[in-house]
Amino acid sequence: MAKTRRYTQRKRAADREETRLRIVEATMALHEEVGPSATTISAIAQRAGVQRLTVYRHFPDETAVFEACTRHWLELNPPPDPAAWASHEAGQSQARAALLAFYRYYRETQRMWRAAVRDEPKVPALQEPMKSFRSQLNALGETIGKGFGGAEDSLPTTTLRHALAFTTWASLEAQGLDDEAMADLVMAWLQGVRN
Amino acid sequence: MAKTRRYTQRKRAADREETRLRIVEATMALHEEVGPSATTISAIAQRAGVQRLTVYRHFPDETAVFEACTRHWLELNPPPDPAAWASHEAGQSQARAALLAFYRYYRETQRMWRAAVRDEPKVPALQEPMKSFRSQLNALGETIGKGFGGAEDSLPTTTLRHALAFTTWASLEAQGLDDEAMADLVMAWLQGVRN
DNA sequence: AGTTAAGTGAACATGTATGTTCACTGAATG
DNA sequence: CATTCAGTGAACATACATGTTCACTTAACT
Repeated sequence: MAKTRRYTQRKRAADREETRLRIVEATMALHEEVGPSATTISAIAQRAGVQRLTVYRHFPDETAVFEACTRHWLELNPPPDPAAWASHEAGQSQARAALLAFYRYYRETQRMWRAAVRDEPKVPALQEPMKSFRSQLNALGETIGKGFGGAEDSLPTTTLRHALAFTTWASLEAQGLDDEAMADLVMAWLQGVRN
Repeated sequence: MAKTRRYTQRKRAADREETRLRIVEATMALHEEVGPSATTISAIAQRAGVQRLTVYRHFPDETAVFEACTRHWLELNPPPDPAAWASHEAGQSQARAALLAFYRYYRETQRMWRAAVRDEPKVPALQEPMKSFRSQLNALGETIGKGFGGAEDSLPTTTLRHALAFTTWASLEAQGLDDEAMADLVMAWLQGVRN
């Protein structure tokens, strides 16, 4: 048994990390362009300028690449932080600020969101993060809804939960509304459910 | 050149028609269960109790089967007819009746709708009918919106168009609302945009 | 200078789908 | 009874994806 050689990697580890990053970023790009469900390992390798085998060296299977991709994408594109409106006093302006923040976020990141929402049922690696994002949204909807005097399942809370969903943004965007107009529209809805 | 024999098919034509129908219905079932994009000709054949070649005898390719499937499904599941509310006088009850009719329709046919909406981007054969359905919905939204004193892009019209979309029904359904509750909620929204 | 290991390029086995061809069966039809 | 043809069952070529193996190059490291 030979004496173990101390082998502290520096540049090699960095190179490896860089290759890994190229793979993850190629995956992100493909997820946006063709969607996760149509993103093959072959295509990832080609896009990253790497052999297919190299991808397998870094990730055991497609699911592992996808998970790394999701993590990395969320670091680059952090969603608005609900805590930011804990400071606002409850009510109109809090609600509008939250809606606007999410609508702007959805607009910036819409390509990935469309792909993710569309392929979620088919791509197990997407389901967990999407579910957790949705439950955060629902909690936020309830928090803000309380400012409108509603309980858990009150009309304001239901309206806010619906309004905060990406699919709602997409539906209103398809009608040509900009983010401000969407927020104003939802504020008007809240006006209606209040009475 | 032999004299052409008159050969008027009767039972054979009927049998052939029945086989075709079995294929179309197998396709419908698979579209609901796994979605159009995952529905293969092999699976259709198996489900219809028919050889794969037989499917090709009836339809040149997958697109042709899908088109026949869509047509047939729409005959079996006709969407609410907008003309039905032309008789109603414009206003609250007209709007609520229309919303409720679509929500009930969506609930009955939700499996197919979810599959269709999800796979639309990937399945060209779906795009044309979906587009045409949406434009009918938009027209209806505008018609009803006028009863609320709104022009083409008024808040009531925008709200109604959004409310009539399947994705909106799905979003509210996910919150546990029944169809009546949804219709009531949207009516409250309209109350808000009116002011 | 010798060792380590990331990445290469090619091959292989496997699976699944497409679309096409062919000889055959058997019931409807004239 | 002879003909027609929808459907059968099997084969074939093609394409593309997965996951694995192998010998090789080359640069980083001690």
